[in-house]
Amino acid sequence: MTTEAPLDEAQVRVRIAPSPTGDPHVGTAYIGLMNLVFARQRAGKFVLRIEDTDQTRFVAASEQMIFRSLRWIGLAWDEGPDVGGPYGPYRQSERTEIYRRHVDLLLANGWAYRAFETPEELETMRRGQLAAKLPPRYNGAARHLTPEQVEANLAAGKPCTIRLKVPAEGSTTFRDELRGDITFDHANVDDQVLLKSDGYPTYHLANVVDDHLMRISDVIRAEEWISSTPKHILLYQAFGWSRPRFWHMPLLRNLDKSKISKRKNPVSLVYYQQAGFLPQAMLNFLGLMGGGMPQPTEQQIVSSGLNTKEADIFSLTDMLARYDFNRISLGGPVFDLTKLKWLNGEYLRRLSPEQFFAALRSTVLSDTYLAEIAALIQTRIETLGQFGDMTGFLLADNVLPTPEIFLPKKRSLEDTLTFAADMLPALEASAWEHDALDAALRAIGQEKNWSVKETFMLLRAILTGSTQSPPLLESLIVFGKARSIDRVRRFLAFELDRLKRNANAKPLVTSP
RNA sequence: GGCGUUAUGGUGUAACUGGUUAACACGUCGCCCUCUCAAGGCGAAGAGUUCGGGUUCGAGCCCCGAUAACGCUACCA
Repeated sequence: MTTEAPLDEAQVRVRIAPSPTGDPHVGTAYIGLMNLVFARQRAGKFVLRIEDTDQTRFVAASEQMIFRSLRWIGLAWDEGPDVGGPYGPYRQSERTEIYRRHVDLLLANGWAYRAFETPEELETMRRGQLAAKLPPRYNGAARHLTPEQVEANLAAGKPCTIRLKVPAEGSTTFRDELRGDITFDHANVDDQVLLKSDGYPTYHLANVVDDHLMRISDVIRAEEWISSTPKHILLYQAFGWSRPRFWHMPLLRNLDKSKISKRKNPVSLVYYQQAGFLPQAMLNFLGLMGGGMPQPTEQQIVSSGLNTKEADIFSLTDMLARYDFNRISLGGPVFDLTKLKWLNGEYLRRLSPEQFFAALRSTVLSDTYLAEIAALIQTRIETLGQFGDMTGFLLADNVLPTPEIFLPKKRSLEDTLTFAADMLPALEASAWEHDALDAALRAIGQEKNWSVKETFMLLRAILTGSTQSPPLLESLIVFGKARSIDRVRRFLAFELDRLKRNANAKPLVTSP
């Protein structure tokens, strides 16, 4: 019976495994919170592991930002790259040797094979299948390579990947703790690449190996992973390991119900911090996503003298006491800024005047921020009293230029909005420093045949709400990437919406 | 296209093991307070539980079938 199991077998260990590919994501914070609550409720350990196996998407500063942002909303991990722990290293790029060894094991026992197709060949294969209305899958050709052929390819120095040999027949069933049994036919499971040709593992391999080696008991992750879970189960089997429990949490959504994305929502934790959301409000809001927190009963409300609205207001401590993983509702919750703002307002009002002032001084009016702004305008004002005249856009949240400001008479609204929309990915991709931004903006202007002046003017209008401002690039840098991009996004959303409203209103006006 | 998951007002969630007029919060609207705007107080509208069948005295809760949304379908995670 389970009572005989050694203690550490019973120990709950969970983990989050963010990838340092950009700004820390609200989804990471959400899953992190769930993991933290789960662990703390069961006297378990919460591990942070960095999944930096994709060299092409690696962003150097990202890891530190992840640490800072997660700590900011109040998540504390027991083990991780920065705090150490008995099962390290906790950065996958430092574990490549481990994956190599394990993949050799699979090669030896026939659960994996080498494949020599180039990415281009795979791409044409995929396109062909799609064109023929077939499911795009690897055709398994390399399974039939003879040992001699493999040797010859290797000797010729041909790069190769190592793929999982998914059984041709049968199916894999696993239990999702929130949904029950889920079954996948092997016919629908692809021969997943486990080791890339650059020697790094893919998520699937690294994840399973690390979860096992780090003795993870419960994998609490987002729903998007359900379809790859059979691959993971197969790997556990191939290694002869027992598998953890799986809890797939619902996916956070945009207003239109698609998976939350930066095109439609601010998703960077850095944004929320810089825009002046309080971490406790953020945490509270994430705790609301997907249910799990029992509503206080009528009796509890009466006996504790609470206002009914306080049912939605709770701290991490409350969550540890009351959060119930059996009560999670599986429909993907919309990440609704409106409610988050209401919550944040509630928390703001509960601060003492001193705390409130301190909160201002540590964020939107911090010395460092003000110093950066000051540097921008020293040569541009004549009295200190004019400080606010030129810097309001850096202190305000909602800045929307009127058409007179952002739309020169000779240009159409459509062209302008299209251009602004194209700026978004360009800004997103750019490093947030002068030369990179300058190059990015000039490049996109050239592409569209806009003069540098026109390009900069449009962005200036969007960022500052005015045609005159401190230098654009410096202003962008001071305001920050997350907030600047959000400002462009909001401008677009507003104008597109206005366009739509006008179009709808048109029938009322006599058409030409 | 294939596979998987999900489905309660605009949004987040409730509704004890099927049992009276589907509850709370956000948002919206109105009123009160008020020099304004918020906050606060009071009130209203808004879903018959995606749709169609079935079981049952009785179904949001159980069964069957549709539909839709979402996710995955990469040498990304």
